[in-house]
Amino acid sequence: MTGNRAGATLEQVAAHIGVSRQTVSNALNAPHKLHPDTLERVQAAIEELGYRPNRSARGLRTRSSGMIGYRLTPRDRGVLTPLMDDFLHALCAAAEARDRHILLFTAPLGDEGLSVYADLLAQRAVDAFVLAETVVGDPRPGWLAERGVPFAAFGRTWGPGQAGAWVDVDGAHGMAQVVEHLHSLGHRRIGFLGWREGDGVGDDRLRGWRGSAEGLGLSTEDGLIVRGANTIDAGRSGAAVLLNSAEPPTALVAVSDAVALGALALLAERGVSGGVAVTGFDDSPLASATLPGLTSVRQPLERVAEHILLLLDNQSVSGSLLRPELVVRASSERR
Amino acid sequence: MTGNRAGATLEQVAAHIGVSRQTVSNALNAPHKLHPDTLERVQAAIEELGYRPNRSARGLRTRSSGMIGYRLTPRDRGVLTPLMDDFLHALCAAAEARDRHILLFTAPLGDEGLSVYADLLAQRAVDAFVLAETVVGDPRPGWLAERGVPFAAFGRTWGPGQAGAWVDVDGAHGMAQVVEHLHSLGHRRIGFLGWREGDGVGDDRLRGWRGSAEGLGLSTEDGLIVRGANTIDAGRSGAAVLLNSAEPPTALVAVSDAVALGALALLAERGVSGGVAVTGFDDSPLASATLPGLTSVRQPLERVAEHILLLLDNQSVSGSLLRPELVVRASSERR
DNA sequence: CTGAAAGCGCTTACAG
DNA sequence: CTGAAAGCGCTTACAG
Repeated sequence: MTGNRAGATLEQVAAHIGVSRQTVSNALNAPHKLHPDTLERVQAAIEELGYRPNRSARGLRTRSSGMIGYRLTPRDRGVLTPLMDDFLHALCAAAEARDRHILLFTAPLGDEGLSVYADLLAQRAVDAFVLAETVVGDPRPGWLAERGVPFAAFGRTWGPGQAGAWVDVDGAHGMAQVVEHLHSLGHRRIGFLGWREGDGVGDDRLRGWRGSAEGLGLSTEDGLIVRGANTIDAGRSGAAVLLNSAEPPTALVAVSDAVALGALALLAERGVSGGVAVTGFDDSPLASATLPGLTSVRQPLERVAEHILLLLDNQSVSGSLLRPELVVRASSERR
Repeated sequence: MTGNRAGATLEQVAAHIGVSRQTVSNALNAPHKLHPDTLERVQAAIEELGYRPNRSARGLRTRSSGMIGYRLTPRDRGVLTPLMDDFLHALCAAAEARDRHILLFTAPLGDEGLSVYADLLAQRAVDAFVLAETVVGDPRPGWLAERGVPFAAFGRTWGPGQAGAWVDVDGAHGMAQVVEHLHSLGHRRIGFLGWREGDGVGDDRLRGWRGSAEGLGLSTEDGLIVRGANTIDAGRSGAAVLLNSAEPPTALVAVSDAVALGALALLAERGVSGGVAVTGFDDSPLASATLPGLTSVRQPLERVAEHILLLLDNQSVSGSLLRPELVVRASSERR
């Protein structure tokens, strides 16, 4: 951290202690090849001069940039996905732990977007990609796999024959934890506020609710299910439908925090907050900001990011399904 | 976009049409130096071979990486700042328009974080930095300016003698638009739900409310102001304080969307939604997701990002203050 | 264990 | 307007 912007070069470090450039390079890349005394001298010189290998030079020589490409998803107004924010942070930290960095880019969805990936590759600006928010029919996994480009996806593509490595969170298991939690509190009629059919993540969570409810001998009849958009409004109106039914549930399991927030709002308006339990999913900032605090399911984003980096280096594992964690707050407790 | 991962080199393009490497390089970097016919031939070859200059090679030679460093802020749980998400997207797009990319990194706040900046610079991994969410006493602007590192900040540092270029949104002007809007709808007693004193942004917005209210002859007495955290809860309890006062306001101006949401929730609970106007600030996804839609002030993030990129290349401008835009929705309309 | 050499793919003065 | 040359800073076989 000397003031010089230019920065020392490997050559200068070598000259400083009278060894060859090769020796300094070895100290960095193959320390076992050096005599311990020499290694120590070199390391001291590196420290003293604040030397750091030039990324471009190293990249040119090794044919790798040390960069991992990540497409930033444009946010639709009105859609709440604070989760990807946290994931990006976790991914960034995981990359840094391996002396790599995230290169951000934007690209259209679908086939048109592929030229951006091709361009980044042609420039050798990135070594690999991390895919997030893959959709059904996403062309990217196949396209990258064909070209032998290392990549890993956060989220299964839910299509047949998925190409490439993925890491995902076991939404069904998360929902099962929620249902068991509510059951243990005495709830015997549990409604589900879901997304519209066709979303892999949403359908997986619904499966989890249904499977565990059935396993506990609870009803999963159609009248207990309302589906809609991933908005606060949809949660509010969905909750109204369930609570106005002939045999209303005593607990509302929402597919996401946004939907759960709508249900909480409705209960607050009706002044029946105390009677009906509500749960969300994702443990977004919203979950702990609201009153009562929202019981939710936390995605293990740090572990997801770690696994993704692992898969990038080791393409022999095809996928990992990680278990999320139930976070209990006041919204699920009967009062 | 031929299938070859290796990618063509400048040399191969040159050989393909029998010119020297220099000619191809000129076609890219100084096209005016070439005969139009030659230029066309080279461009055709570049297109045909899908040639893109190798970033590492170019970076090594030009001593610039084409990368702009951006520190990802770790999110505290319970704090809603969807805005930075959108800013990052705008920044990424603006960088791409200039054939540059964003390199993400994490770093601790304060002086300890500076070594991360030093490291990135020593590796020549980035050419410049974009600073966001600068805080009072932030060491980064001074540190970077001292070293002659190009940078620009989103947000004034609010301290004396700010180093380096900045772009910011005129929060006071945004608030003035809000107050004038409410005044034109007939409101004569307008409360303010703010953040605690000491936050540059929050204080600026309060100034805007006060200044325009006074200009319109409205009261700005202390009893019309409640300050607290940037949470939904704080908005809820703050709204309760104002509405329970002896002379309650007919409109609540919140310093942020999160705070406004709390106010809306309280009104919904009390069943008086129709009587009291509420406004937010930032026009976050929350603003349009809620019912009634939240009148808010939209930060011109695309223009902020454009200006920041401009300042990076032209350090002769010290700052730009951009005007935000009022977005009127149902929450501010008397019914 | 250490040192001299080649070369990654580009850009940019410099001659012609 | 075009071409041969040097060199950016590194890594990695290859001799010694």
